[in-house]
Amino acid sequence: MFEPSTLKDIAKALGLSTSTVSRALRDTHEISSRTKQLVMDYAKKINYRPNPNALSLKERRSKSIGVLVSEVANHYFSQAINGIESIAYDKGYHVIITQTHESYDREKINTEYLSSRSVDGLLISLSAETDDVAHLKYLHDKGLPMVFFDRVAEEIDTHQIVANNEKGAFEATSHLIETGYRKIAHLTSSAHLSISKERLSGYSRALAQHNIPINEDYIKHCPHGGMFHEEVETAIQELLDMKDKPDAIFVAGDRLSIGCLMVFKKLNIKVPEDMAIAGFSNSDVLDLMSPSLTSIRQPAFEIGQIATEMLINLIESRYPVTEFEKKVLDTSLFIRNT
Amino acid sequence: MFEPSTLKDIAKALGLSTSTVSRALRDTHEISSRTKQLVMDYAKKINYRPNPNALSLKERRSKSIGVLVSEVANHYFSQAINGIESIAYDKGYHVIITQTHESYDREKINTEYLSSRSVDGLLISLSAETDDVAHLKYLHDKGLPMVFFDRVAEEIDTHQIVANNEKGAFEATSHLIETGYRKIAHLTSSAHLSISKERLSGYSRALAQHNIPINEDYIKHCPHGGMFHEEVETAIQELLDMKDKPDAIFVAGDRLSIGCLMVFKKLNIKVPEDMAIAGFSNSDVLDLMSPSLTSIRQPAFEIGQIATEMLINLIESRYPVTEFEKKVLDTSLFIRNT
DNA sequence: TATATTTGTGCAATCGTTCCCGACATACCG
DNA sequence: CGGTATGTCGGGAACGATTGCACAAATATA
Repeated sequence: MFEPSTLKDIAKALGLSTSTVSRALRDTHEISSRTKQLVMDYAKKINYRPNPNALSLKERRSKSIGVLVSEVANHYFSQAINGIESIAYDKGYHVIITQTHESYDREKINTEYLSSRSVDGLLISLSAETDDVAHLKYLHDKGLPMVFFDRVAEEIDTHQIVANNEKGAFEATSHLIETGYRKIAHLTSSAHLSISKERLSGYSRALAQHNIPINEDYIKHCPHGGMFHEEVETAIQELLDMKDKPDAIFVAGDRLSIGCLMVFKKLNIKVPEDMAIAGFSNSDVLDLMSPSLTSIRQPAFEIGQIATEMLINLIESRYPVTEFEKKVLDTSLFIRNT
Repeated sequence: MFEPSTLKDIAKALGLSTSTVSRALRDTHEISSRTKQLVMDYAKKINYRPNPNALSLKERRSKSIGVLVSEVANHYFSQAINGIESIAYDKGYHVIITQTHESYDREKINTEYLSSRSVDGLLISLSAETDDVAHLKYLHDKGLPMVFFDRVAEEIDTHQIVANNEKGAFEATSHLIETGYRKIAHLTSSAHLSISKERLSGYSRALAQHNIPINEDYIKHCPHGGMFHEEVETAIQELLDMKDKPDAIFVAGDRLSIGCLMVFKKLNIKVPEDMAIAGFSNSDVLDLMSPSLTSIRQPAFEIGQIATEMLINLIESRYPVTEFEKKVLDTSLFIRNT
């Protein structure tokens, strides 16, 4: 039905050969300016676009990069995606976004998919469930460029770009302590995730610095990153059922903050009177909460931009890159009503 | 660097021709089961994937569909995208998501991009700024299948799938009236958008049914759909500056609701004491607001699913389709704290 | 045994583009 | 006037996969 025009069409119409037309459009020096003009005018007239599939086949690259995130509804990721697109479009790359919904299986399927779509590189933030990165290591070993952001895999030797999770967690926890809370719980994502480890470490350091012993029972992991409402509800319930129950929670992510607030609302627990909250979040909507919760904001847009620049550098590098960089960006703490 | 294996590689390794290998993998009856097994085993071993560019070039289709939405951070759209992907993946199609950020220029650029990427079809929700759909009509006339959802273009004769905006708006406005409000303003997106018209119509009908005269000054349009904070702020300020200022607002969208609440928070206006709000929203986060606002929820996931089914039917139809359908799905009203 | 039929495989064209190579002109120099 | 530059252009192979056609070998039929 929909037949775009080709070089051959132009060549036939103008009585030239396809090679001449191709060269004219690429502005090669060996074509007379008269012919060039002729071809270019006609191409513009019929709105000629080179077939990207033919190009990809010939050039052996697709000028597109694949993105693996947990979900676009998460404001951290939607902002990161905006950063990714801003750079990618500039450099002539297309962006293919896939969502894992924190599922390891989906991550594998999406990885398969993207590599079969012959993307030139991958931007990856691991899913909460992912513990084994063999599927990515395989592709990396075969030479597919990839850059990790946010949730990184240490086993794979490549660029990483993350927020300073340890420091952000430290600041948020310190803030809770300085506001007067002592019994601070920590609700976080699955234990093997890099961000979970780093945030837990910042939380622990803040407690230690104030000589507050760490209560292991105060630390609750959600293996699916809060994608299942029950896991959040169970974790919160367990905290509330403790005889020495916490008076504040440091929450490690957006999805978890929302889940947490939902549970509190359901149980009619008031924030911050009954339970104070501070947490990682890039959602402007959460700021509307009254009283708003103190939040650590990550430079998501910038992280997306830098990751994309690094990836495109890898892709376009003429020789294999062996020196990799780990870039850490500072977070900012927004203190609200606490 | 990254060289995927090809049919030729398999053929060479097994001492066969590429055609035999191709046929063996496609499980044609004219290949001996012994050869088939041999080829399939080896293909699996080296993890062979057919080159999608070569396939697209040959088949003259890419098995991918393009999506045009305003932004993925909007929960309505992220849910719709989940619906789209659920169907598309099932039927072997890939989804390329592009964001317009409510900008007409970006919509044009993205449309260009998608058509040049030779997608097999388009799923479109118009941007707030878009008044002229010539760029889409051009492609539609050339035979590119497209389906509109949410914000539709009446000028283009194809399938449409939308929520019952008129009824939803009627119910929300009626609810405000029945709760006791009489001076109900309406904050909405740009005037030419289909959803704006329909929601305005429902709003008007509710007022008329309760014999409340329509005050044109109560109706505020945001030409950029609330993407610029100032347009929302100005609109709200104008409402507040009126001598007979409204006591309630019916808001036509998610982004606008958020913008609206931000302005109220800044001006220290309490909801619903100083100003009641009811509006279209698919955000679960807004539900956390205390007191929550009454919201009209659209079946976004389902809308995405149906739109995708319709599009794939168009794409795979053997003969040109001339009969088009307009599907209207009911919204649901969530009454909260008012 | 000779011919017809089935079965298994290879050749080559095709999709749209780029690019190496060679074919012409025209121009210039000795 | 013969030979070398130079400037323009066309022919054809290649990228990876599919597929109609041809053709060989194996089997069935007369």
